[in-house]
Amino acid sequence: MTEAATDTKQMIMSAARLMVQARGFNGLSFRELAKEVGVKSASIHYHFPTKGDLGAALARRYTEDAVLYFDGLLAVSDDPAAHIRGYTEVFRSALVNNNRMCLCGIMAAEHDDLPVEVRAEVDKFTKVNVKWLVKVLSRQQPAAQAQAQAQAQAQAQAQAIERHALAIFAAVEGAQLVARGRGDIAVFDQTIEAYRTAGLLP
Amino acid sequence: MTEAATDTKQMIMSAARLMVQARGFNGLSFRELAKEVGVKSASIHYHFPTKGDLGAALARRYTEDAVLYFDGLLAVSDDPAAHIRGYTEVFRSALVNNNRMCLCGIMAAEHDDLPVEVRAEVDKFTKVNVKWLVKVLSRQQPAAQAQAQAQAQAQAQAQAIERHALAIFAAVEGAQLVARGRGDIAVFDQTIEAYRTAGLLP
DNA sequence: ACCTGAACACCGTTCAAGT
DNA sequence: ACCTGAACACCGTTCAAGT
Repeated sequence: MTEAATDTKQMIMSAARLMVQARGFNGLSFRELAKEVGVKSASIHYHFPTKGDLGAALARRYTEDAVLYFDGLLAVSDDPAAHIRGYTEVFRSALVNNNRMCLCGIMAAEHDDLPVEVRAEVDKFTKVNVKWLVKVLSRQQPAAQAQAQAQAQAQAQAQAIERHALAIFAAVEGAQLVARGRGDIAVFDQTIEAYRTAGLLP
Repeated sequence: MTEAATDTKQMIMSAARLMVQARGFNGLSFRELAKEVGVKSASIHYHFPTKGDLGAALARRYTEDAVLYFDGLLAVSDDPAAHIRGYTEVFRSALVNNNRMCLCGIMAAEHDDLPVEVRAEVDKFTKVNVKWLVKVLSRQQPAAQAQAQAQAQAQAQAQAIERHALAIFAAVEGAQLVARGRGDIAVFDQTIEAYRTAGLLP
């Protein structure tokens, strides 16, 4: 039976994710984590040899879950405004969950102090977000119209969309960071609304 | 002579600020800091009894310097667009300085893991930024026009400006966070430009 | 007034030892 | 296969002792 073992590993990951979302990667303690799970800290190392291994595993799963959710949004609606509402909802729900942050958002702040394998996974999360936002923004532009454009113009358009996508991701992460500091979910909502009013969000 | 003593204290603060901007408050080590300054770690405690005292002192001075710089911008020009260019330049220059972050931006991510006295100073930085941005945005609106408005309308306008200011602060912090992750100053510039294009920045 | 060595309880990590 | 106690070099902090 590998069931109990798998359960322990899952329990470690669940507890660790919450701890990192609250206090950052540097704020995560193996001894404290072990106490929460009900094992000794040396046992954590059996499942995750180093703290970097654990951090990378957390970020990888977090990104996988995000991809599933994001793709689900695209399948359920054709409205870019609805897509973006679903998008910002992920970041909102982290705050609702005891004022926590996006796992990769908080780790991004620790970027230069992160083990390389964790940093690589955090960077992948950014890439996945931007890629999905590009898809959403591209749908706004009728495909036929884009194809009718001259090639140079189409490339300039693609670059503008890429930058717009990155700007949305950055702005939403920033909104979460500031709202978390205020400890007020209304600040997040108002900031997102201000982005919409300005025209940054569709 | 308190000169040598003052020098040591200043050297500690300078070195510590750079370390925190690069690796966060949790990533700051008294022993490493002491080595950099050329004293023993116990000596750091003479000038700053706890790590929280040092962190709070760093954030306080950082905010004071920011206020001086921001007010200088207002004195030198009447153009809100120029004010905002000067504003984003502070965050840009941190990135130029070895891919560092705004001291309070990186500490904001560690918010819930910060000693209370540090957290208080970090929150003050946000307040100072928003207050200044409100001033800049309010200047766009001719004062006479604002006074001519009905009181209820003027209040709604003030609230909209407050939220706009918070949105700008959040977006700029987010731009820095994401650009820092990419290790590319061009990402910061393009994101700020995308904010401007969208109409978030004047 | 300023600095230090030594001790304390913490941390991630390793490893021989247990089941 | 999974867990553990004990040891290691780190960490912030304290304090008696030095100048």
